[in-house]
Amino acid sequence: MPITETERDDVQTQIPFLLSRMMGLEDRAETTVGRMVIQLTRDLIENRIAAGEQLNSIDLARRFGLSRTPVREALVLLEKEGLIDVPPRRRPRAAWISPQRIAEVYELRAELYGLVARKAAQRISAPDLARLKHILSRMEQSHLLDDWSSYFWYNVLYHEHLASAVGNTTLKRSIDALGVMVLQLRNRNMRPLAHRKRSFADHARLTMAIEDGDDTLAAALSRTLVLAGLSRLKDEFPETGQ
Amino acid sequence: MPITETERDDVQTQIPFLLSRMMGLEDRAETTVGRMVIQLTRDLIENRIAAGEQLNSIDLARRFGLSRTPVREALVLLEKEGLIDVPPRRRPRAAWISPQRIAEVYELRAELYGLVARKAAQRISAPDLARLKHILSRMEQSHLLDDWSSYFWYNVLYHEHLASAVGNTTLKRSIDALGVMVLQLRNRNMRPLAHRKRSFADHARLTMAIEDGDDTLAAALSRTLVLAGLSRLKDEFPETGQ
DNA sequence: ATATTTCATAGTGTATGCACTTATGCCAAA
DNA sequence: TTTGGCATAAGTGCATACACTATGAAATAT
Repeated sequence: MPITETERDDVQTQIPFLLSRMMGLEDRAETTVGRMVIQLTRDLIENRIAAGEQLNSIDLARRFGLSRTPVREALVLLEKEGLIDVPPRRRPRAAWISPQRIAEVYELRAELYGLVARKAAQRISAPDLARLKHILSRMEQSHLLDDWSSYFWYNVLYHEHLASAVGNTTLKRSIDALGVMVLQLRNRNMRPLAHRKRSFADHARLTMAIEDGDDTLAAALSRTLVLAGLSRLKDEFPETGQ
Repeated sequence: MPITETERDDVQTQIPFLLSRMMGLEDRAETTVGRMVIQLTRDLIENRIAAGEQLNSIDLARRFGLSRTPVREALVLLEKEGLIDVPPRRRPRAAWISPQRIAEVYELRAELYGLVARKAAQRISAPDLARLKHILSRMEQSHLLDDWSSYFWYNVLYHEHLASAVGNTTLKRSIDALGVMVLQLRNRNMRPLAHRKRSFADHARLTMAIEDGDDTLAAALSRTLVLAGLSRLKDEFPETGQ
């Protein structure tokens, strides 16, 4: 059954909240600085600001209609998230992540996703599982419509929700921090149809494993899911370290 | 053999560098803001600023002989490290960590320390191992002298070095971020002689396991080490987690 | 041509000021 | 003696200003 326009746009409206949660900006979400951080994060993830590109506080202040003071605050926050580099006395640059570092992030994500999936399979609540299945169905719809952007964001939402569902704030924040650092790559990675196909199959099976309480399988699928992403990156950019 | 005054003070001089590395401030280490962050971090860890205490930017600016602008930047950095809370429009407060959260942090640290120890046992270099043993010997000296403060800092240094030695920056940054959040508790925890005694025995055995390349034992000891810390906290503050 | 120095321009780091919000202490009322 | 309300003090968030540093292009030397 085809989805309506409002449903298609649903995930778009959720993005700022999703990113706020992932970046620990819940409190600041309504502040000027918080909104600026979210907007710049989206620009970086969706590659409107390319890796390595210069970013100075004066232009940003003009762009957001603010002074440099709050802009600098936003830049500090973005640097702490690993999205930009701010060398002292030099102009900020959109971060460039080395292949080596990409591999490290993905491998640690695989480990932590494994932990989350294990715990989720052991003790997810019925409403959380229902919500997870709902997000999965949206992933399927986006996949069938070849809407890779929606698919990507629903995918991010799926994992963010799964991590919330296990009720361990610390584990969630650690995973989210790693996830945000490579969101731009995860985005690129969802474009080819074949990747989405496999991704969806894995998520569908993972959801079942969680529902069945099969923690070992859930953990293994989660790890595989992440490592598959890494190996696709390696195919696309062979220089991505071992 | 007794250690000299300079040797005793050695770890004290290293603290700012150690904290810089753990907080990802290497670049900013020489900046005004960086120094302020390190100083405030020490005040928080060593409990000169108590959990929940108010911290306003005007007093801090006076104290450091600066204006509020760089002070606010330092406060943003400290908030991102989880050391203070800065609610919008409200005064910053030294963070209070719930027992639940303490348990989460320790459990995740146990997991990640396990990973580090496993990798270290598999591929630590000879110079790194030598340095580790050196730090261990300093821990022993401090222990024998009943110098709990030095013992504590050498202990932190031991783990920081071990994490460096495996050559995974991402894993190290994740562990360090968690470690800094609970440094104040780790500090308290090293005061009772009995705790130091057990801690030293565990570290001595861990070092041997790493030297022997026994990755399974090294991982198990590392996890136990952290979880023992948690269980001591639970004894002292019975309200700490389930 | 290529490398080196010079210098104007652009950008950073910090201080200061001000409008607005939150905290505090006092007084009145129960 | 406590409670509620209000005036005042204290603090935050942002804008602006300015000294200092990096950057890049022209001018000079190789």
